[in-house]
Amino acid sequence: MNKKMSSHMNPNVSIDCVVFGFDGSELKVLVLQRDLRDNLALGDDTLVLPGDLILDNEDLSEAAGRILKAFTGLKNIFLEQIGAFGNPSRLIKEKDRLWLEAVRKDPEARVITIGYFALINIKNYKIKPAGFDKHVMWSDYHNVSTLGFDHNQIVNRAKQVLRDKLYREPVGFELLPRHFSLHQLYTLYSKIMDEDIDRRNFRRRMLKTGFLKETDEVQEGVPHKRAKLYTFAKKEFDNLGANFKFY
Amino acid sequence: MNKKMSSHMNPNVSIDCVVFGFDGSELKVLVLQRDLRDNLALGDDTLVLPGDLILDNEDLSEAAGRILKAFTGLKNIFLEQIGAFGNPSRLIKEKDRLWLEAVRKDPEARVITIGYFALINIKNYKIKPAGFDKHVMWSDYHNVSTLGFDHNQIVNRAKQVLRDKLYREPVGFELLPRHFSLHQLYTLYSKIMDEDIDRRNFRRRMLKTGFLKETDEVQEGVPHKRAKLYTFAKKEFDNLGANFKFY
DNA sequence: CCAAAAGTGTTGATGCTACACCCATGA
DNA sequence: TCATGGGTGTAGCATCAACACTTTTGG
Repeated sequence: MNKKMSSHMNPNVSIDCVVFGFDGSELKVLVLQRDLRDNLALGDDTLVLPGDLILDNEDLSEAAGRILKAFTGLKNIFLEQIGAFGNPSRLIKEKDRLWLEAVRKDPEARVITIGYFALINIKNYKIKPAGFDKHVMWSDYHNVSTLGFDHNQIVNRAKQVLRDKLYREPVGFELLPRHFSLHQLYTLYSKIMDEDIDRRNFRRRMLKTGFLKETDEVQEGVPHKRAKLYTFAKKEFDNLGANFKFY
Repeated sequence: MNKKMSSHMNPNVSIDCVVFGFDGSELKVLVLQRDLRDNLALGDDTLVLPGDLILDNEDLSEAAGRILKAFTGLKNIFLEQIGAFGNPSRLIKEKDRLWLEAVRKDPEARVITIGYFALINIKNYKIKPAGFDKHVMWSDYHNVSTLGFDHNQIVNRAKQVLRDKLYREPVGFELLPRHFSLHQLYTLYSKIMDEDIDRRNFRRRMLKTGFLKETDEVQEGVPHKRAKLYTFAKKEFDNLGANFKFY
């Protein structure tokens, strides 16, 4: 992250990660405060996505995993590429330039960034970003803060990709705890799609897929009827080729 | 393309284009013979996708357009990014290394490539690659030749993206002449999807979209009943927001 | 007893699939 | 006259959207 460690970094290619998190009722996007991460005192309170230049010997997805590990402490989580962002003017904003000059070995370099999106459930894991915890935070999914560089554009593409995938691949379960209620699943779909879905029809369709297995657990301590908890039958799903639609 | 011209090239980022073409009955992929393109005599008959390093001041899609123009003479054609390919070992094959050493200013550099796919109709345009015409050729869509670098992987991703888009966006028309018969459209869909589609149902669905306008032309010189020709109502489509499915 | 979510079925409309025959043309 | 694709309709089936009330629990 600082000049000393940059020796094997490729000056022209970076990775930025859009991390979506769900806490059971709200969808969030992980952002961090730039200057504090690097212990600078630029008076720069700009928020950005977690990202870094790639190392010259690592694969793109490997680099994305490394970055995610560094900022969240998590590994082995869902991660997928959403494309390259290479507008030549993506780095020219004043604050962005100051930051680059302070941090990068070659601050003038043209940088193309490869976007990734990741999915985690906030409850299951505890985010422990090594040393920076106060400066890593969740931004509201439907109202993401203004970010540095072209990072809002990257977030928008990630949202688009997430929406497109939701009904064709079982990505939703990555955002939920292993055992979840149909209500949580419903809330998640509604938030991602940003539209009202009929609750009963949703429930029927989901159960009809055959990939939700009842557990013998129920919700505890809720001031209303306890919901059965389900789990996603990942193995069964993987065995059936993915000619499948989640709706 | 040669060392003299590389002064403003970024050594770490390239573009490769998968150009799909349709001649009314067959789907093709554009490939070229590597050594001849650069007038080398390496005894290298490897086929590759059209591609090049990017210039440091150009946008990614601009670079893709430049490359396409150079190899086909065409501009303003459908072009869309399919993602970044950055496996660190994507350049290590023996023949690929020899070629890089002969052509690149910095042949050892780690190169990440951004894949694009393009759609053209072979009949409407005449491909006139400046100077290299004999070495630019069409490879069969369902049986693409073995290519250098990781280009077969890029082609496979492009095919996947094309299939995914075909029913949600009106990309098919990019591959057809402005006036086309329903039979051509049908053939095209069948080839891209690689499956049998019911001819009557296909016809009905397409017409029901309301975006196919009858022209007053018919086929000429065919040994059977002449088909009406249709045209895609692009303006009408663009005016309706793209909440639309082409099936 | 109140608030909040859980759970549960039916009906009408729409859309999809499957399927076969005659027509026009050029060779 | 033959080969080739052009053009046409329907019936049964499956799927989807729309819709409201009772139950359980904690506070």
